[in-house]
Amino acid sequence: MAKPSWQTRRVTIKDIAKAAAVDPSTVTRALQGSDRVREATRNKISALAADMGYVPNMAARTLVNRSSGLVGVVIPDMTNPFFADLARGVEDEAAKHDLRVLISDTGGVEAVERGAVNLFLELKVDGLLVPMARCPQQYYDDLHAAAPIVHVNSDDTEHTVNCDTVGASELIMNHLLELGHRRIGFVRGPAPPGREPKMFAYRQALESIGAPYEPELIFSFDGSFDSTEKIAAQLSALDELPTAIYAHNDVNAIALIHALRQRGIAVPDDISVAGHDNIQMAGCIEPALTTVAWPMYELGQQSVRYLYSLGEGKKPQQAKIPPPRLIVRESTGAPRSTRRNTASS
Amino acid sequence: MAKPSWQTRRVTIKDIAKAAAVDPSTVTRALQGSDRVREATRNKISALAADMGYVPNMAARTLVNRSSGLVGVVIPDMTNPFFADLARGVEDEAAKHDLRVLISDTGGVEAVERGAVNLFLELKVDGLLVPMARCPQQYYDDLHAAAPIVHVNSDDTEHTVNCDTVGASELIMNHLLELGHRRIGFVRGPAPPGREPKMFAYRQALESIGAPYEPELIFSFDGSFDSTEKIAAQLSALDELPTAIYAHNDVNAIALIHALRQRGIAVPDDISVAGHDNIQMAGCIEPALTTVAWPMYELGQQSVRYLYSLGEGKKPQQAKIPPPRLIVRESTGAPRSTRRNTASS
DNA sequence: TTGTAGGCGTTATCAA
DNA sequence: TTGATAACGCCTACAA
Repeated sequence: MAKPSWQTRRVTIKDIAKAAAVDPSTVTRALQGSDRVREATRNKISALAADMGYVPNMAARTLVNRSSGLVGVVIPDMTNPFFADLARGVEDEAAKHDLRVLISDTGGVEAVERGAVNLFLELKVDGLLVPMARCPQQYYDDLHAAAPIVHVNSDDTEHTVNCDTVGASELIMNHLLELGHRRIGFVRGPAPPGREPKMFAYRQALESIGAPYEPELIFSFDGSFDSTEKIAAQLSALDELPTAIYAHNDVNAIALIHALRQRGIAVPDDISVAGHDNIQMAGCIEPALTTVAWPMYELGQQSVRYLYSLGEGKKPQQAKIPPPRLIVRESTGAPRSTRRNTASS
Repeated sequence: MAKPSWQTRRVTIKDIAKAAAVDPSTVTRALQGSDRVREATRNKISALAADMGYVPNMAARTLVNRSSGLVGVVIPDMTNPFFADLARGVEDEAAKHDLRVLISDTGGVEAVERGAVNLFLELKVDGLLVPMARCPQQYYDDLHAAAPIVHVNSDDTEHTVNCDTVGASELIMNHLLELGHRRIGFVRGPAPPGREPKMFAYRQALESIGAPYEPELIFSFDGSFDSTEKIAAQLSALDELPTAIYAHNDVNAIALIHALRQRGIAVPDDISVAGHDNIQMAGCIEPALTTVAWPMYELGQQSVRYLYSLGEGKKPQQAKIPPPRLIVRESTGAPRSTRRNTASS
């Protein structure tokens, strides 16, 4: 057990009361800016509080208020700038509602996610945001009854704020199909079973053109650069390369392009690579990445609104989220065989 | 004032006590796994707690324990993967000490940083980590007396865990100098006045070769892509381009290389660009980025250790941090004029 | 092995 | 305009 305790004499409301020769309850009122306290008293108390370095004790306050004024965000991968956008949206919207935001990073590990959720529940957050949850839905179903949890990007749950996930993937797949690709690889990311909208769209797209589903063209990305490295290795070990790859996200795509280049495979000449998310780096690399823009910031905002109306007892209406947008850049082109017949940007 | 309250009947230790027909204090003991409670009782209580969906109230616990078991991390820019490494180091080390980690993102805005620090103080965190603080040192000096604050990368304070900041910049500058560069640009980042080790090393390096300090070769980066865009514009408006640029960090460098390319300026042919931090993307882009590796993960670990020994009342000894390493890749080369005389990698 | 009592810091509700 | 009081949920002596 940790028992670290800074050798500090914490100043409480009582200390201020003593110094000001008033009752603690008066200090409370003064500090809250209540008008039911003489101005002179209020000023004196504020000055004293500042002088003495008073810091409110949130624990005590939360205990009596039965609310912490906190919103927790469970981030699966801090390493991915994608989630920073979400966080910013959450923060901006939360500020409007006098809520403060706390973040916990799980590294995409299910057990850690559980821990983070638990921590926030113990903190009695007024709202808990879980984008791209790793835990199975069952886990959250049990919690939903008792806690203000809102998911982001989880079509299979009730309390969730979503963008059109399948639509986004269709954008990518159709783009690839239109370029003439027929044999397309797919990189799946970490997700609980049954929650893979990208995979769904991928398979549907293949079906739509009567192309076979080839399991060896399915790869797995766990968020780490190493895992991308592995994918490149698997790819280049294939008898025949697919002509295009739909990567799990931009981070994965960028690393993949690099890993392929190191193996002498050129993008998009030898193989097209499409990403997902449109992080800012995506436009900076060479070749610039074809991807789908995902309104993460807005999703962050909306999930706080959702949370808030939930707290007010209102039935939250499904928020308007801008649709995903296809961003065609340089990492995708026509496949080798049809290359000479098609203009590649 | 926000008053969102999920319509929840929160189960407390008392409820469990009632259900188990024991005293609340027994429940406490049972839940703590104390051996001073009959095993049968303990099991019954644990089962009950799980069934009833009991979630400990941290507020109450913190209040009585006078410690929250929390470590707060104030991140200046979640968008930069660099800080994710720090967070991971913190988390891993914190876990060893039974501490839980909470993160707050400030976007590099001083006022927001103040807010985040305040929030953590109110939460009565056992430790507060502030890497690359934006607030002036004075602000923290006042707090240090009362709160367990540890800085990361702030040479000018007492309670800080540092890498050799100046040394890292010297690595870059010497590399540039050795390549033959004499006219070098510098991108400064957001920092309180007086806390600019990179700038210090930059000027020293110039002095060492008797090169003049040219203010027009100093640019400012605020963390946003837009600001890098502006730098590129300023650069290309110059009568004569410097032959090299020492960018504030890798994010800045990567965006800068892109912005320059769009203006027809090639890296490293027309201008060399060096970064700082060695984020994973740095090796993925084209041209791969020359940079310094910065032991962020270790700094995270060490700052928690520092915090912990501080809490134990020990005088924390300055931790061993691996030195920064120069990573030479492709974004730097000999300057134009000397190009033909020098082998460029 | 279990129960009793008091208090952590703050606030809301009364009463003065 | 201010003071007294009880309560929030939990924990730690101490008593039984």
